[in-house]
Amino acid sequence: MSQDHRKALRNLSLKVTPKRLALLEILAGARGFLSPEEVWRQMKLRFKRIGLPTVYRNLEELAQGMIITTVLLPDRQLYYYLCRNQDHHHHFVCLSCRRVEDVHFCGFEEIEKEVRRLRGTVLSHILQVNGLCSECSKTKGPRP
Amino acid sequence: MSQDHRKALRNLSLKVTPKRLALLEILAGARGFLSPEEVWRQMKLRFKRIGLPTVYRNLEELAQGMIITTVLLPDRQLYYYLCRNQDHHHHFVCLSCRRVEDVHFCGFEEIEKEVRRLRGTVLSHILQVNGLCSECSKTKGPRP
DNA sequence: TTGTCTGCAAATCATTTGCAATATT
DNA sequence: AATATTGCAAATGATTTGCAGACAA
Repeated sequence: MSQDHRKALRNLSLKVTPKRLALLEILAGARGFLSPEEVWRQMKLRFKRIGLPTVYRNLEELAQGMIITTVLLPDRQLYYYLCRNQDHHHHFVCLSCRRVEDVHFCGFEEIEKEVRRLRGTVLSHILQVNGLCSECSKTKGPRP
Repeated sequence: MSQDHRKALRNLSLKVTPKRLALLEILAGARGFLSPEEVWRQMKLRFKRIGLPTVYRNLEELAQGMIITTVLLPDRQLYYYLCRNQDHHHHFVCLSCRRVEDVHFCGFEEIEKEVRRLRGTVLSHILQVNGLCSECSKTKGPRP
C-alpha cells in the first residue's frame, strides 16, 4: 500500500518524499475528510520540522493529480479525502462525523443533453450531497 | 418590478432601504452573476457613501432569504445572481461571459434513494454545471 | 421612539508567495 | 550535479466585526 503511494507519486512525476508519503498515509488512515490544518496537526506528530505551506502545496498537487479528492463544505473551505474509487462518481458527506460515501448516480447524461439543447459546452460539474450518515442520523445533529 | 423587490424585502422582514433596492436592481439588470466587488462598483455610481461591508451583508441576507442565488466558481469565490425561477433547479454557468441558464434536470430522487439505502439523511446538495454558453462556445475559450 | 441598517476602520484568517536551504533523482 | 521540495516569515485578499451615527417603521 505504501508501494501504491510511491507509484502514484511517480505517475505524476512527483518526487517520493517522506512528507508526501506521510500525507497520503494520514489521509488513508482517516475516517473521513480532513482540513489542511488537521493534516498538518498529524504531520507534526511525525516530523519535527514541517510547515503548513508544505501541506497546502502537497494537498493541492495531489488533488490536481486526482490521487485525492476535495470536499467543499458550506463553510466554503476545502477538505481532503483519499478516495479509493477511480471511476466517475460523487460524494455523500456527513457533516457530523465527516464520513464520505460514494454516490454512483450522476444524472450527468441528462444534464449534458439539456446543455446541448442550449448549444453550450460543459467543462466541469460539481455534485455534492451533504447530510448525516446512518450513525449520525440516529444520534446527533450536524456539527455546530 | 421595483414593487416586487419591496415586497420581497418585506416578506423577509427586512427594511426597504434605497441601498437594498439598488442592489436588487443591479442584480436584475446584470447579464450574469456578479462578484460582491462588482456589485459594489455599481453601487458607488449611485451612492456617494456606500461601504463594501454593506454589500456583503445584503448579498448574504438576500441569498439567505432565497431572493438571490449564489454561484460558486472554481476560484472558490462566491458570486451572486438574481434568479427568476422559484422552483427547485440548478444552474449552468458560463465561465466566460457569466451568463446563467437554468438546468431543470436534477437527479435528486435517485440520489436520495441511494442515500436512503445507506440509511443517511440528506440536508443539502450542490449541483452546478460550469462551461461555455452557446455564444462563447463559438468564439473564445474560458476566462483566464 | 425603537430597532435596524450603514460607514468606517480595523481585525480575521485561510491560503499563497519569495527565497534560501535541503533532499530526491 | 540538476531539479524539485521544503521551512520560514511575511504578504495577500476576501470576508467579518465593532461600534457610533443615520434611517425606516
